[in-house]
Amino acid sequence: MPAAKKKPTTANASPERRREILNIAAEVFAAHGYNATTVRRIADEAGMLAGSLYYHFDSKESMLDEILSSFLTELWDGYDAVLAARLGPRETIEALVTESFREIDRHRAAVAIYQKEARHLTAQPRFGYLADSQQKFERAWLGTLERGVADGVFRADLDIRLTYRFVRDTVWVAASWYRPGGQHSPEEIARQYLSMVLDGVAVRA
Amino acid sequence: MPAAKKKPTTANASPERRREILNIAAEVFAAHGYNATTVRRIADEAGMLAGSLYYHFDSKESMLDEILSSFLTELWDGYDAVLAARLGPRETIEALVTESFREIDRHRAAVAIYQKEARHLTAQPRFGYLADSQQKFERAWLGTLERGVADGVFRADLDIRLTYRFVRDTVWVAASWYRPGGQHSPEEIARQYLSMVLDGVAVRA
Amino acid sequence: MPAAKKKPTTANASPERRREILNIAAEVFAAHGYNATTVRRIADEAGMLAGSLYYHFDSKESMLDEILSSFLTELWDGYDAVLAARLGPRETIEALVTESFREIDRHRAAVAIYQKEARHLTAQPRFGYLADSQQKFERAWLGTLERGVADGVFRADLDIRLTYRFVRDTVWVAASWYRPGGQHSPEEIARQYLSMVLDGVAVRA
Amino acid sequence: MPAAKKKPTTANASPERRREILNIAAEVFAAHGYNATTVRRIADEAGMLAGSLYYHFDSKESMLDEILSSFLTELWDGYDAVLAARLGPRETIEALVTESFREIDRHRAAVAIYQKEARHLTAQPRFGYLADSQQKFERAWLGTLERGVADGVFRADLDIRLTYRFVRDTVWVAASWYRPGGQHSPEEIARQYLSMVLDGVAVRA
DNA sequence: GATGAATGAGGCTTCATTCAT
DNA sequence: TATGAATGAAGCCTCATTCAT
Repeated sequence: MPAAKKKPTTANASPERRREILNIAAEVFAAHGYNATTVRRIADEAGMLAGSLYYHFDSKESMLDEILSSFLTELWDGYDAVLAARLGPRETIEALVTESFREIDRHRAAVAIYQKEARHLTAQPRFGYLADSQQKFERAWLGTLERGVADGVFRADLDIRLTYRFVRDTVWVAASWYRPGGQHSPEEIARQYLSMVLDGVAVRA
Repeated sequence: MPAAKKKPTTANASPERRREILNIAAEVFAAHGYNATTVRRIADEAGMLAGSLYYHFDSKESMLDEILSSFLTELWDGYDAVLAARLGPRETIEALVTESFREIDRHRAAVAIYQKEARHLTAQPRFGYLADSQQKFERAWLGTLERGVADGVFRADLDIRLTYRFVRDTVWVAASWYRPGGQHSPEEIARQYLSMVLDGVAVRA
Repeated sequence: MPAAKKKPTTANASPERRREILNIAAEVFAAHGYNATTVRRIADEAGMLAGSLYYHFDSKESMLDEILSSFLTELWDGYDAVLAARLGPRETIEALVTESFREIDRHRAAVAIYQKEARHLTAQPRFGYLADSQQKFERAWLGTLERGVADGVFRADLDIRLTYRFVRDTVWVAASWYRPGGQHSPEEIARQYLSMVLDGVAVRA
Repeated sequence: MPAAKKKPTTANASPERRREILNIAAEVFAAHGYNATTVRRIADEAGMLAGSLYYHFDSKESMLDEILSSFLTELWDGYDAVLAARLGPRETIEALVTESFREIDRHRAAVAIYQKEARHLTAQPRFGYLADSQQKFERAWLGTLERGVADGVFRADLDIRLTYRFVRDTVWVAASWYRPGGQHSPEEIARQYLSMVLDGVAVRA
């Protein structure tokens, strides 16, 4: 039986080990940047030799790919659930922000990598899904904000795209300083952020 | 200022050409990341060969150094002027934010580089001034916020460090999407940002 | 036969499986070249993992060795029988050519490998028998040709070594395009080749 | 002046040095095979470090490419001249064979490489021109042979494709043993080969 | 007999940098 | 001021091979 000639991608290696290594890689990518991270550094931290990584993965890039795509998959699971609930605009924003901080809590490294690398990765076909996600992301947030303006719950005197960027960045940059297990839970951080974003930091006259 | 640790050769090159090249380098660093940028790419874009850059600069790192340090110098010129004015906390915040957007307008590339690379550069002695600046920065903003809370103009129910990070990040990430010459002037952007940060995006009940 | 220089493990594997694998290996070596062939490719094609080959063989090189040496053994069985018959020079040449095409028919892959790799293998002690065979080969053919010239059945006006190379190459390169089971049997091809070599392709005046 | 952004391919390095290196590379490829040849080996023989080769060439493969394509270019210059002369079939064959030996004399290494590597290179798009050349080659030779059979100057009782392969291989394998500067000039070797191919090695009855 | 996971050597390539001209 | 040619270190990746299970 000539073995069905299926390309034996490295994908069939034990999933646990893969995950372990990916977590390590994500941590190092996040700390030092993708380009500045050597494959040997990852291997060192995983307790193996650089070449051995290639038993589990096709390339350094494919590790990055898997880190980012599996993060985005989970992110959209969460977002889609929120959007499917068809809440009011304010409640949707609240739920999205909360969900975002939860994702930052669970995928801190992936989010940090995403922040730093997404822009130039988008150019490569392999990472085309980043652009897709970004577009979907924009539609979800911008749409909700527009709905809120129409409903009179969000201010109409602001440039809506500016508001979108403000809210978006405000949430995601948090990954650059957030440390899981710190004094604030993701939900608590979300609450405070929402309070600032929605009501401002100034005391009302 | 510790005197000439490198060959003085690089000093007598015409300052204009240096600036030109630095601007080009900053643009490329910002677009592709410092590590991913080759010295050859910079040279190409400057219309010379890679080796020729070394007539003007000691090293790739020294270009980065000069880009970041000259940006920070200008930034602190602006900030120090604001702080010296001893305005009230709200007015100080407003002035700092406005000044920040002006810097983003003038040094977009440098700011973007700073965002992406500061964290790991801080570890190197050569870039120690980044940490110094960051500390000074934190004192200025955090102090102003604390003063504002004490004066009753800023909300007291928020974690003050969270607020600090919120305001700080919110402003600076703008460099990632800001394009000079767009439809909003830096001052206009500052006004809208301040409006969101201070009063929130929600319509008041 | 110098006794067991390697682990005897590889000896007790079933001879049929060995043969199967060797045939596969020979096919791949012939198609892509020895160096360009990975042990994993062979294993894939044999429906096993690369490491598993080492139950059957000591090394990639030992596969090559076995392929070539068993081919040469069979070749010399045939040639020796021909030479032992002590035919006239023309009949000897005819018999050798015919025998050669039969070997090409049965060991196409091995012959192709031999063509491509013999030259540099000869340098390695392990493949010393290649040089021996080559020498023996030359003596047999060149001797027969010389005998033919002496007997007046082959032309005397040609450089005899050139003639030797001409006849030799002419036969063996056929392995590069010959496909067993094609429209011509090895004997038929031999007949036509002999006709060309002995009588030329031009119509006689 | 932003330097016209022409991709500065490595092709602009001084042509003499390139040729020198290519000749060395061809020699090594021919002796050890393309795959078995390390880039370092080539560099060693050229008196430089491996990395330095990349100032002159894009890759190891591009050296191979340039070696083969420039050989084929010259070959076709010669062949086309012969074919353009519209000689009779026998004279055309004689001229082609003579031209071939001249090419072997001048491009021995390239021819040897071609012999060994052409088959698997043809699969790669980059080397598509090998297949083109092969086809053109076949048309030229086969066509001439067919014309000769029709004109009654070549034997009609032979399988014409077999004859084609016989003549073709017979000539080109010579590259495997030919050494320029030996006792026979290319023209002399051509004369003897033609004599054997056309009239056979047997003495006429 | 075979798998899964690794080793370790070595290969190709990139790139910051140097230096004579 | 800049070029052309090179250096040398380091990076990613491949692959034959090993070995416990």
